[in-house]
Amino acid sequence: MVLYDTLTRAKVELKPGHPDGRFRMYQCGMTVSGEPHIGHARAEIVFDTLRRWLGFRGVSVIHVRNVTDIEDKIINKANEMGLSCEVVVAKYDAIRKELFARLNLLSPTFEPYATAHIPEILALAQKLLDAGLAYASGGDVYYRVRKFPGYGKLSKNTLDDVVAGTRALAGGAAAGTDRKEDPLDFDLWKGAKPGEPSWDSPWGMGRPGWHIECSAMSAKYLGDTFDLHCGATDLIFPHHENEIAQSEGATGRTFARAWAHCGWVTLNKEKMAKSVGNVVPMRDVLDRLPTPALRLLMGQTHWRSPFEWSDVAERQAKETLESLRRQLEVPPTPGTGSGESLQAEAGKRLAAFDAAMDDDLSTPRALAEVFSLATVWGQAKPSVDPVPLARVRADILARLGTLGIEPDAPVEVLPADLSPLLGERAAARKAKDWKRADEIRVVFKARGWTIEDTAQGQVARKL
RNA sequence: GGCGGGAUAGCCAAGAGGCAAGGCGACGGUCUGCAAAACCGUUAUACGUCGGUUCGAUUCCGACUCCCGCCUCCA
Repeated sequence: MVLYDTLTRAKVELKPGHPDGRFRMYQCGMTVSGEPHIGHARAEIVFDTLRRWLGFRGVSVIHVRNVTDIEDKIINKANEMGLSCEVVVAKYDAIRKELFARLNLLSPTFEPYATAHIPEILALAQKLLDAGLAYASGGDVYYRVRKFPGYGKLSKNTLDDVVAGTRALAGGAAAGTDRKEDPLDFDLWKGAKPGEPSWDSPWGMGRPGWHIECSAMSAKYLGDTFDLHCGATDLIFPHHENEIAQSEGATGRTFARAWAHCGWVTLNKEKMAKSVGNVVPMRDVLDRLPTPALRLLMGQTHWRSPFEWSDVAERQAKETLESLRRQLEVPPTPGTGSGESLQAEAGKRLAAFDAAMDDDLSTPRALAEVFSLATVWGQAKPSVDPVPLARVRADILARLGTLGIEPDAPVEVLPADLSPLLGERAAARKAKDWKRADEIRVVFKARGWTIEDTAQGQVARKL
């Protein structure tokens, strides 16, 4: 398949570069300092879908997604809550795990934590010091950005652009540069202030800078060079730019062969971010929207486009899922048709689905094929033999599965006090007492249930 | 200031130099006691504005307008 690469600004062929044939991807995960929001969900869903699609295409994937468990935000949060960093991390990491599971995400092959890799981080910092690319200063260790010739190649900024940008911003990165040789330099290791979590190092007690964990851990689990580095577009600069400087500076080799950056979620066109105060918590969405509907909704926007979140979109996704689910319901009375034309028609659309996914993970186009596949299947289902019908249905479901969408509805149990009314209504209908039958339907409606009269009798459904 | 993204129907959202996907909604039909679901049909002479290239552009080029983002923590 082909995927848009930020580094070359072009679609590139995605294939394993390692001789063992396994595709190596590293995804920047979360800092566990707060409740995840729907923006985090989007990034997770995008890269989970990519991974599933590669798997569907027969590619074995080594997927590494880190967890940042030491960082300024965590320290701030701990101070704010009057708790230790350990407790804060444990709390929000548990929440993250719970919600990620509800997103129907595949577990990464490795999920490394920064604090469990201090030796690797220290070794990398030392290597950069030895190479003259870093320097120690007052208990901190900084990266000497001007010594790395490729700096800016990912974000397409020149060093002077960055400096100009920094100056253009009031305050900005110019603050707290007294220990740096150059305001551009970033920290590999930060000396600890009293009371902060810290680890021993050749430069005194301290903790890792934000960027270095990714360089250290990706190298450990994937090697110096790997196939794809993923994250949201706000990580391009400075995070990923700094990772390149660290890793390529240390090894002299290509770091990631390709870079995938997904678009973010917006609310009223503005980026969803805690600082803007416009976050939609992941938990709230998961509580009111079935996971397949959420993933369907996300899939209907291309992974690199901004995703505009809205209540309306949520509602529509719910309807779309429900409709899809019902279209794909197995018919109660089997037909006898050979299903040849169904299979021929479905084959074309399945191929179109695959082609769309192969072309820069174009899930909106792929889903459009799923919808027409569902229609074609729905047309055939009254007349076609169950065997070809089931075969095509399985093909459709397998494709949906690559988007993490399992459309089968959870079984909802009818409240005990309502079920006798169902019997009463059946009797009323038999007696053609339509008034009573409709009354019961009203009672159900008030409780959030509908009654549908089908060829097989009454079916109660949760609204 | 540097870099980047966006503007397509009532709403959401694809797309590509040559009949403008799909979803939701709406409307009509088949079915139904009535509904629902399913199925059938209708629903953008038109893709921010102005120019240019072209036989032909919404799709390429230029200018412009508006919105948004990164450059400071961010998925």
